[in-house]
Amino acid sequence: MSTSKRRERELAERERLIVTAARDLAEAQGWDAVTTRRLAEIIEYSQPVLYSHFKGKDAIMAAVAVEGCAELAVLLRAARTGAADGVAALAAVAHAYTDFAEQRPALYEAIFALAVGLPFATPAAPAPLQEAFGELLEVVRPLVGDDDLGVRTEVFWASLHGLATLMRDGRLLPDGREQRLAVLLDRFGD
Amino acid sequence: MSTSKRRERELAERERLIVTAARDLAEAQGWDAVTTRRLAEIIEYSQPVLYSHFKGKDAIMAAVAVEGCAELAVLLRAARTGAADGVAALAAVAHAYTDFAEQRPALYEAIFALAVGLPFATPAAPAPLQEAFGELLEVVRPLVGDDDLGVRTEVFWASLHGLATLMRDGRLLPDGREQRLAVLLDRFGD
DNA sequence: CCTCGAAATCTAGCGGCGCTAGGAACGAGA
DNA sequence: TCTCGTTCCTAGCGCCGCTAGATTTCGAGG
Repeated sequence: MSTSKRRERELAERERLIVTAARDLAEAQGWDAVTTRRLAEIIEYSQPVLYSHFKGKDAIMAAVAVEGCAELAVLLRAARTGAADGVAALAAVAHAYTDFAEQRPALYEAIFALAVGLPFATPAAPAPLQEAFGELLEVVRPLVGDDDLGVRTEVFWASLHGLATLMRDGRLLPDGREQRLAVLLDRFGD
Repeated sequence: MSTSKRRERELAERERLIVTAARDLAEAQGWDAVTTRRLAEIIEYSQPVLYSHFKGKDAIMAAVAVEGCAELAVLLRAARTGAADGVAALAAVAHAYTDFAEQRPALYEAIFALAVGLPFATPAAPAPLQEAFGELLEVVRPLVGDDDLGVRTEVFWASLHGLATLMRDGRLLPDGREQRLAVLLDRFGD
């Protein structure tokens, strides 16, 4: 009776262990270093155990992505609500977004580059993804009104995403970070 | 004497064959389907022959990327020089860029997502990359002057890149393409 | 307390990957 | 014709994601 409860708890615990291990390993050595064999070794179980929790490696990465997205949403919300006015909020959110991408590159990659299977721009998208996008919507709304809101937010997001990825891959000059953000905010500041 | 010339020609031919095979296979079935074994089969040589032409699979992908970038540069130049004025040129280049990303997704991916080893924002970058970026510079220059030119161009490019990649991965609403470009051009149109 | 059956877990292995060592086949020059 | 360097292939290494089938574990019923 209560033993099954305990087992349930243990299973959930182990599942968290898997996700955390994948995330830590990815942050430390990149996603290429995240293999099912290494994950199995870290959690001290054999490889097939992973497959009783997740359908495959992609599902593990998706779980990391969703978890990371929830954290991103929190950061964005804090940036937005802590700002004095609409323009300041936009700047704060932009900085928070690019900081996140820079400081947790593997996490960012999991969310927005890998994990292509995740449903995104649909109602079926996991809640954390919708929350993160919702933060962007809310920071753009005061500057735009409700008419072009969706489109304007998508473009603003795309610009941030482009800056983050090109920067990460060394495609942009290493020193222009602040200037680029300033230009972007100037463009989208009303 | 002349036999060595012939061999040289044959080698160059085979190298082109490899790059073309990789490119075609990637466009047809995605980069995951491009394996050294399959490439060897297509060119009708054994696997190790590939390694006498390229240091590894990454180098083959980089060759595809450079080739694709040259084509992108041509398209961008045509778009830019065929436009009536500066704003029209910006619009034409933006459309050409996103069209390229949409119609040749594997090629675009090779240039801007994979092939991380390619030097980019340095003088050591391959000529085609500099040409493509140069086209962006030239289309932004008339609207900005020479002061913020570099930064403005990087941000414009990042926005296009963000739109292209988020769109490709299904992260944006499928129908808003034109509207998004219109918003972006409105933002960067002066 | 013992047995039994189901659930949990492991061992072993499949096919495929990028890449490379070592030997066979070939062709040019003596 | 023989030699020797180049070219190319066969075979295989260590790794990958994933899975089938044997084995162990452990609570439930007698």
